[in-house]
Amino acid sequence: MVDSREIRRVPRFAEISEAALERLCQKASKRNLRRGEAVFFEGDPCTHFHMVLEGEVKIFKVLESGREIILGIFRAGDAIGEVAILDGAPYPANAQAQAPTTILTLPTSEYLALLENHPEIARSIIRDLSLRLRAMRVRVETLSESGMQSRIALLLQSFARELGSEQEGGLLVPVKLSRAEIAGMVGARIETVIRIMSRWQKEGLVSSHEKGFLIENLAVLEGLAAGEN
Amino acid sequence: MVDSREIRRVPRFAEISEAALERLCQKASKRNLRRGEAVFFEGDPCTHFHMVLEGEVKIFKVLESGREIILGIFRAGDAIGEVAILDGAPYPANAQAQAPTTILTLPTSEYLALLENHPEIARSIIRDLSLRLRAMRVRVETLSESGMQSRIALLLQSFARELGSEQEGGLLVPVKLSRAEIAGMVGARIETVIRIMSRWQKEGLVSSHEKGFLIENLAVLEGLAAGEN
DNA sequence: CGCTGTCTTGAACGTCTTCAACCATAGTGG
DNA sequence: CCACTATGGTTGAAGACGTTCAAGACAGCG
Repeated sequence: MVDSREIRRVPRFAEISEAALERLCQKASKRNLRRGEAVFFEGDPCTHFHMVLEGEVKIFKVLESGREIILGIFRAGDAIGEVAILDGAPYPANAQAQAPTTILTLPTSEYLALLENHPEIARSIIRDLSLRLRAMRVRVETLSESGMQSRIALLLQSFARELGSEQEGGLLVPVKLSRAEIAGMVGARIETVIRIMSRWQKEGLVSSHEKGFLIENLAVLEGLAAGEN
Repeated sequence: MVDSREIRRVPRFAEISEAALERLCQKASKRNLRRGEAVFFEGDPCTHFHMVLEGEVKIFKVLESGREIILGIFRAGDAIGEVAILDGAPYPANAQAQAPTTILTLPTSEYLALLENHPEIARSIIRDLSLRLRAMRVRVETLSESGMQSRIALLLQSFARELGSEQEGGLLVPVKLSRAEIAGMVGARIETVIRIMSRWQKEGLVSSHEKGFLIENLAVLEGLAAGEN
């Protein structure tokens, strides 16, 4: 049982009928996770629809080679594991809370029924999938760059564009990422990320803070992103 | 003016009403392209919906660094540039025929109207987007692998899974790819791809033919894909 | 025939990885 | 309170690997 106003705030369900909303409130539930707790694991059958209400969820995968890659980080308003529901496959990756997180869950059957009866939800799904596809394209571009400097610069740039806010001293990006996580996103080893980023720090390009990054010299960073050495 | 049977064969339009089909036939047209001809360019406003009826279309991008990356190769039944229509943005990449190709085109307005009036088309779009998202995820996994051997092996594997057919002597993959194109897909230089693949050829692992590849020793290739050196 | 595009090979170089060690901090249990 | 453990960050040195540049082979095609 979930409060109806809370559900209305989710873009996906903003426009459904009162009756459907009522039913949703009864069928849905909330789940609170501590940092590090798993939402689901790769290979699990997907029995529920999940949507992040608050916090951060990391979707990642451990390749056969042992390398851990991060496929994405999802925040409030993002659905996770949705594709798996749509095509009935098991989850292709793991999901884990990165911070204290609350998640809305809904049985798969309810989700599919809702989708069946409310064509307008399909539009919302299409919009989301389009956005994710774009994000993945950017990711592929990042990973295709040969120099690690470029890759990391491109990654920071994409976060900056999405979530950055002007601040005295530079562009503040409120994304808490460990060096290991950055490594997982750009396809590098931790040490490489550390070396590059501490050089940047020394050069006054980017500095790391408790809750994110401060890009102090965007112009130079963009130069690095474009492949200038 | 396009033949209605031809349109019915497109999964996207398989279930629309007779009336809508009739209108579609009038509004749609076909375009024949020779190898190398462009379908559209990055940055173009997207005025038409495009679907590949026959042939192969390469979607690629030239990064600021000068590196050319291939985002995907699309075949009969695949829509291209669809996301750009849905979110009204200009094309994010270039599209070029890789072989003699015929494409079905439909004005954007017609496409959107059709989508508006036929909710079932949305399901088809969602299915396609899901598939593409999965393909992109595989791509990201490939690019995240550190060794070039693994990356190329993973690429071949994914093509093999999708299009491979058992043959005497191994698994035949009917995909014509130049070394440069493989390089563009795995984020490597041409020379690296050549060196690795000619080694494989010598070792009797994979051989290149006129119209594709023959994987002669799948087991070993899979080992390489998993990071064994 | 000469041209263009794709493929190929070699050698030098630079970068990233690898392995190993170390520091700081925070949380845990005796 | 301290030893113990875990986690995240850091640094150095050695070597592997991919890139880069340069050159040439080969085929198809005007």
